[in-house]
Amino acid sequence: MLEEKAISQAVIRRLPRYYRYLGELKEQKVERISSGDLSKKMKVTASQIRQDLNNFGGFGQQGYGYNVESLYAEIGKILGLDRGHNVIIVGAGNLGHALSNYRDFEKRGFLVVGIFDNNTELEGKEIGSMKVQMIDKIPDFIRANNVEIGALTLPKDQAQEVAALLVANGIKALWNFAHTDLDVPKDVIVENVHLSESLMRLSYNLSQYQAKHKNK
Amino acid sequence: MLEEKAISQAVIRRLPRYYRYLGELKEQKVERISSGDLSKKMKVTASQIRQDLNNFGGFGQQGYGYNVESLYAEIGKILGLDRGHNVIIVGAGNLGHALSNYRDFEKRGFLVVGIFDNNTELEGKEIGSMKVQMIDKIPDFIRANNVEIGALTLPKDQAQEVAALLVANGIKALWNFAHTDLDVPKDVIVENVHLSESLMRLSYNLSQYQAKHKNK
DNA sequence: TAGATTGTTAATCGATTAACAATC
DNA sequence: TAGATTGTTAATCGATTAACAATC
Repeated sequence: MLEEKAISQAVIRRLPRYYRYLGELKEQKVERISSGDLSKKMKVTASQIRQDLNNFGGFGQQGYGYNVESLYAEIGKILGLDRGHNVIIVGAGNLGHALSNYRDFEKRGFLVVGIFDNNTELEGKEIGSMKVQMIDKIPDFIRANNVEIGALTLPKDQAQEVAALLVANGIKALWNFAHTDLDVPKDVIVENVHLSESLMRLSYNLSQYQAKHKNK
Repeated sequence: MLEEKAISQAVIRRLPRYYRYLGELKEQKVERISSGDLSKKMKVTASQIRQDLNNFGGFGQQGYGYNVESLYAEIGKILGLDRGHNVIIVGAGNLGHALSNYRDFEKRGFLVVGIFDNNTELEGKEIGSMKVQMIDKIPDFIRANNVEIGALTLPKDQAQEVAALLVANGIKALWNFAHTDLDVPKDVIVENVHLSESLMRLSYNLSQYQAKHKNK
């Protein structure tokens, strides 16, 4: 078997953004685009676009550029969006509720099939077309519904325990919204969304801006 | 005036995580910590920790390490968490609803003072202690309430227009949850939270993992 | 004092950009 | 064919890590 060289996370971070822009171009019926034109739209260098894409194959054609529709499809395949993924949400608070209703995710093949909590008061509560179930139902549910991804939208002191439960039952990817770093086996994928860290970066940049303008 | 050299965004991205770990140590009544011990906890190099912190000042002491409480306070100051920030949320859907109830933000000094939408059906609807207001009330509201930050939790086709409105009324920082890149003057801070891009990165890494294990 | 650990310089590594031959 | 634009190598830039003198 050929050993494929790993793609750097810097490249992977940019891929969804390419996908988004190509999707927009496709909607606008644009047939082809050069790395130069795309670079102007996206405010990155044309060189970076070509380098990034060539990690995965030569999708372009000299003198022509890239075919929008086929490049869009190719990146979708690379991102694993060409097939479905079943997701469960653990934590039926406001954020879990918001995620379970996010229609955009379905468009990309992510289907929320269950929502869980350990608060017995929420048991049976309807959220969209689902009912909140208790956490002890998770193991059977995962097996019965071919669940691949678990989204953790619960307080940080419960996150590690639930993560361990999900991993023990075969979940291979965690989308973690809890304000903590999960300790899981290294073959388990963890994608963190730490909203409070995002807000602190905003705060830092705002403070810098204000400090600079005070001195002027 | 001394020209301070800009700190790289790579460093700023890590600061909130240091802040989180130091907060935990502080809660555990840990008095001091060396870069070596912190590096083991956080799974980064001790060298990186010392380099990062020294961008802002010499907070440590040779032979001793760093005082947890004072370093925590210093990083808080750097991040601008030592004072309040008033926030409005534009978009009263599920996500706006979730953010407006996020108690963690208040702890850091971010106070949600208003929530807006352009759907007249939502006008006056109670969300926490607030009532949803129409978007045309925003200009007066910003001035009356000293609002610094706007969170955009609305569909992508409305985001640019609302961003322009906020900027025209003096908002200097946008926390953008819409799936689009905002075009604003360069002195306006934009912090993006693109959830669908996060999910795609998860999907990519999961696909890679599955492809690798299929071949074995 | 001796030991520990910082702050900081130097070395390494990796990512981005520039350049251009290949080629459609 | 001539012009455009890629794919890819080489050069540059910046970020991370290593090393160690300074010092508490």
